[in-house]
Amino acid sequence: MAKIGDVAKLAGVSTATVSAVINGVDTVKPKTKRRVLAAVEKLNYQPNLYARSLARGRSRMLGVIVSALDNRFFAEIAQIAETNALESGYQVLIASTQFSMDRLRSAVRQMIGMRVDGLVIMTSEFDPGVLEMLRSRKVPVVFEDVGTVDPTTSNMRVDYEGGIQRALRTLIEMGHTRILFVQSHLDVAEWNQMLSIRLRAEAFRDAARQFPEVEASFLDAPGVLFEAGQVAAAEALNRFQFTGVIANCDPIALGLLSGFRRAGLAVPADVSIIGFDDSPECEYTEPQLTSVRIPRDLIGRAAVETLRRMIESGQPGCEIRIPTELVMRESVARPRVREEVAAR
Amino acid sequence: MAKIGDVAKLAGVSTATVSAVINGVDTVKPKTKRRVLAAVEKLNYQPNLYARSLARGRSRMLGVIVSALDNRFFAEIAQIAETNALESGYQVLIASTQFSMDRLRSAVRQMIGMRVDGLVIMTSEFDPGVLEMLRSRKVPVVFEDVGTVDPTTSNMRVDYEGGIQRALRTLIEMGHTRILFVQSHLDVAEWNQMLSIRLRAEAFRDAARQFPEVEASFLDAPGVLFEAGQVAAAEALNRFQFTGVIANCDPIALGLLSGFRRAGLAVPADVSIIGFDDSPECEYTEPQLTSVRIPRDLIGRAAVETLRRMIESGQPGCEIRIPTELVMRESVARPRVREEVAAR
DNA sequence: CTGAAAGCGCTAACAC
DNA sequence: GTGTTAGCGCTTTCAG
Repeated sequence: MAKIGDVAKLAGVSTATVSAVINGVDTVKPKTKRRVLAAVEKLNYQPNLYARSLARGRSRMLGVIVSALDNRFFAEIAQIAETNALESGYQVLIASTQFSMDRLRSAVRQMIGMRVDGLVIMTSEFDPGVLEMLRSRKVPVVFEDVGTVDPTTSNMRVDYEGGIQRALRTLIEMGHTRILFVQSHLDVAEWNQMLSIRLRAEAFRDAARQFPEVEASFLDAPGVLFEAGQVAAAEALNRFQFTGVIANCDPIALGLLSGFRRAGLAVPADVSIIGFDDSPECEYTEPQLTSVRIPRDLIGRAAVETLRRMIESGQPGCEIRIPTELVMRESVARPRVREEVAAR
Repeated sequence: MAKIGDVAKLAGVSTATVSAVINGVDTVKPKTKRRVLAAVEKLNYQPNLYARSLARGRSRMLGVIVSALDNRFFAEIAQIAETNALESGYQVLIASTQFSMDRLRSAVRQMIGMRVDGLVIMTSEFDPGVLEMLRSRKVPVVFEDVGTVDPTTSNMRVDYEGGIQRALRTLIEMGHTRILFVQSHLDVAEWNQMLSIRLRAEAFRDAARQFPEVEASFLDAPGVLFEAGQVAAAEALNRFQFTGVIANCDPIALGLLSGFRRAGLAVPADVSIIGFDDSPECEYTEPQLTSVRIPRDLIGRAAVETLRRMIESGQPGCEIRIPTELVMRESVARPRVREEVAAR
């Protein structure tokens, strides 16, 4: 593979000149420049980025780590962050962890090894060791839903409380008095890592307390998938009385929808459903699913903007509040007859 | 940031010894090793990967370029390829192009600059210049649905023909005689690049020719999205007679489903629908959508396996045939009354 | 305006 | 077993 020396020789100049030309330093005589460019073209020269970054001592790269690329939520964030970073003149390194802490750690090591200028870590799982690793090296990082903020660490805090509260209030205002919250139940190890899921559950607890007139119940769904929701639907009908349900995440809500209908209930006539995340599937169902939207585009954008501010202006880490919003669709309505029909 | 020399000094050894230790070369006395490891720990040392790759002359990295990460199809392939490569001991560079040829080119340049050992390029768009760039540098590549195969270029060829044929035959066997194919219509520039979409359309043309008894019609949907399908549904009802329809891709099929129902038709009683891609949404709809499945996992896996064979055993490029399969769900049934009810 | 040369941090012979 | 040292390919002063 051609190297800078080859180009220099062919063009009859020194490597310094070639370097200047390919880096757009404008002190080279047009004629020389043309000769160099011709040589570059001729040899199909492509600079070795390792050598370059090593010499420069900087990478102008941003790292983006997410839990799973085949998950809408993370993928969209990664996508937007990538595009944004590219537009700001940074190259981007994307990695996924598949929810494995080992992979998280090794991805972070990789990124540190590549001397990224900053790092966006949007993962469900979390490892304090990683935080420490980054902090001690003063690598600017933006996390999501991790409590800490320090000079080199920012945190995006999604306003789950607000979203859940709006969902609950909406149901109440429509006349629902018996409301079920379906939480994802994960085994303890996972549970502790999936902060966002826990936050939503807690948010519901808190919100329910503000409305003593409603009868709130909780059901653990076995996981975070569609099937979990279907199973939960049956169980819910057995164990609870309710006309409205809020799900911890959309797949569960979708499963509930399917489960309730199988059980012969009409949605929203017999039971209203609100999901969480506003995934695209919400629009494809019959009825379309009302859901709390987390603005993924905003997250992706805010993440790299914050990072840039930390990198370029030395701004210390900060907390970025990400609002949520209730997207009304068709799965919510007034309960059929108040008090009389409890779902069943 | 600590460098290898610092570690060496602290441990009272030479850099060569430190290098041996961190690279697992087993010629270091256990005691020395421990000292080195302690120093590494103490200084929080993380090797500079640029320096390492530069010195080694190899990167042990694979690049994966897809059109869009926020698209199920590509994301899943990227995800599986990443996991696979990681398991085979390669680091992975993931980039997306957002369907832009400029971004494709610059991603490829980036990867070449990083001296990846091989490259997986799964994009809808394509640029012959990229092929040339890679070929002249002898970088092993696996493309998808690009005609060429040469010593350093492999190609995955998805069996659209088989899938379309099975879909068509299934409808025919059920008694459908008037069948509509809804193609995505893109403007010419894009069109030429979206090979896969064109291949599917051609496959339908060919398949239809094999069954002269069926009356096949074609409709161009304005794009590849849900809305395009909805619009197409209305237009289809105006312009054609049919009881079965095959869509070029799932979003369109989903849109058609929605559009037909709005128009008062029952699916599958009045009209049967078959989509293409078997995206997850197919299961969430009512009725669930029958669709032709492209095995994304197989693609991801086969891509890195092929790449490894090219890299590690110097195997020349080859064509990898990817089968497709019709996933029967609920959106297909016998037409209500043969000949009498044409959708309308 | 261009060239010579000193690194960037690490690896890998090759000595000892 | 361990140390010395010559690169890897590029950038970047500093002279000229």
